[in-house]
Amino acid sequence: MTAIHLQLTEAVGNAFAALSLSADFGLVSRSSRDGSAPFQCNGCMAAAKLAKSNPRELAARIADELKDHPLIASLEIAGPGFLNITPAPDLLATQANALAADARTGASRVGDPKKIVIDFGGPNVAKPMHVGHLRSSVIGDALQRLLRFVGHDVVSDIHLGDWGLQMGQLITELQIEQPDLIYFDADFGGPWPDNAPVDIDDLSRMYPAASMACKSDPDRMDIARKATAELQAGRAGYRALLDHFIAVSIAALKIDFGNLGVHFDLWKGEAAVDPLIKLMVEKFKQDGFTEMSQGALIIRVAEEGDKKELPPLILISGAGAALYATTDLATIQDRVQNIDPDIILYVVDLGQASHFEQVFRAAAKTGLFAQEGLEHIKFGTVNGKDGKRFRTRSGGVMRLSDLLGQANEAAMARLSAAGLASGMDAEEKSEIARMIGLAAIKFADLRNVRTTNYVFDIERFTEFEGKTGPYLLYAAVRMKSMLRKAEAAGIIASKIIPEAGAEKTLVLMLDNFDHALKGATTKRHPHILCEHLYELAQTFSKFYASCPVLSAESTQLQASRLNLVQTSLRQLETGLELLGIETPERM
RNA sequence: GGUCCCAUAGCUCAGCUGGAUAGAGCGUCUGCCUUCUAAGCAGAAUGCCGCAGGUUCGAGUCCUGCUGGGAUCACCA
Repeated sequence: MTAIHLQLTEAVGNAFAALSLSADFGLVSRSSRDGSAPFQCNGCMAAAKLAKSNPRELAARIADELKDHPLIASLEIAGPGFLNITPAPDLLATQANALAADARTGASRVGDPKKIVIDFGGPNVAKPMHVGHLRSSVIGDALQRLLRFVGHDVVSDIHLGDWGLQMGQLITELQIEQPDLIYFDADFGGPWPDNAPVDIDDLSRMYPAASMACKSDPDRMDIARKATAELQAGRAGYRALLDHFIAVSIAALKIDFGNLGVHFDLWKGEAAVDPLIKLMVEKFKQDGFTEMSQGALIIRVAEEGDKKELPPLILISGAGAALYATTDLATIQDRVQNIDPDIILYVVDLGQASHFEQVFRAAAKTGLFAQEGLEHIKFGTVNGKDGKRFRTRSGGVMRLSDLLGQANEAAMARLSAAGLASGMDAEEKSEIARMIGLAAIKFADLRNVRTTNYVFDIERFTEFEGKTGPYLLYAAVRMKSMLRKAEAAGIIASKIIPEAGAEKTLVLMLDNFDHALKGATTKRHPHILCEHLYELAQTFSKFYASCPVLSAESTQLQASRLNLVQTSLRQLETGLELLGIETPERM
């Protein structure tokens, strides 16, 4: 099926073409004004400018072309040359029933599916998850769901941070705490113990300690650097320790991400591509892409015509270690070999824009991957209420589980205060509170344009009024409740006949789903879908308030409205699912 | 200092290829629960779209300069 605005675009485009003008001028969109016709076309002004003619005259000629068009009930010319278009009444009805009959409620699939790797989450081993990871996870998860839904072949990868200096820091921290462990015996060759010498609590305590110690003590930092280089050179005891660290971290992360409802196809990390690095670097050397500079092996990525001076990418540090950019390049190679994607998306904060610029250019220069296929899906920094960048303070670590717990509590309190979940047993109530809390957090995050900075404010996360996740859930739950009652009353949904204003508006809103999905997926901007779902819920609430369903005056009207409710619910639930938000049966 | 991003209602934010009277939510004010869940609905007030120029029939949107805030500028990730 094709959305009404696209059908109209074709019709108006043909009218332009009939006058030997580009059909592109025929673009029809939702009207920007209330009270006038629901659709408008602004192409006459642009076309007239190009043809050096009068826009109103052109508009009149277009209107003449479309005079008896079956899709168009009326067409008015306004202002300098706007076309205000009212679609034929039966078009609205036809569309309503097509949406109702479509399992995807109007959502189309892309014509050219791509294989897309999406790299997000990116938590570090031992380093606790903070709000930045939450943002990457929530946005990345929404994008993977969206891109899959419109037909792309998507592979998601958590891309664990498990290979850098932090590992050397951790290893040396453990050595200071427990110097007698067998892992530190350079002469011992294995086999290594099966059980990890540390648990997740040890790791989350040790990392900040090690990090601080290295910051204040250059000697301590040198030891950590050396350990990092040794680890990467293949020291068996260190590698065995690293494997323990990774396993312990992944076990904990799986619980965290499970609670968030975020899924990854791959749980690979930087360490996984270590075996590729040596050969890759060798090849880069042979092909003449590298050079030595100040003791480090680099790839120059600056290009002529650059406005900014882009520093070279450092492949191997002076201490002989692979760095962030090195593993990123090796990861691209790994993905090409194992997945062969068309596109790789990196959902990472915008502070790393120049890092990705370097990596993308190096990848293109060395022939690893075409630059057009590499996209940095950047998002704003997470700020505190003071507007400054949110940083984990030395003691106060922001744990994901704490955040979810707070949202959960707020949801529970709100349920009780509103008397909404009365009559439910404790188990159901807490399950509902969990869904509401998660919806609050995810929607609060996703509804912002991802590139702007984001104020982390727990109050705002758990606000349940207005443009929020819980409002959307509430709308969905009211629909579900109505459907249950209709079923009990034996009312069967049937042909939709949009009559009342609220009904027509609702149909038009439902018909806009596909447009929102296209915007959200092609721009990688989930907030466009958020906006649509909020408008849908709002439009439905107006319909709900003004159009009784179960007590409508005729069976025909009951059946028509019930069908509208069913279709609205299906679209709302589909959309929420694409955002990673679950809908309860009642609340 | 160089480069990039941001600046819209008291607060948090939308604003799609440049289009008509710049929109939501929160907060404030007024109504609406014996009727499908009031976390809702109906209505009201609220703006030198940071400042100054430019491009044009038309600029919140594009260009230049300025102010203010943020990010980043080779061996952390």
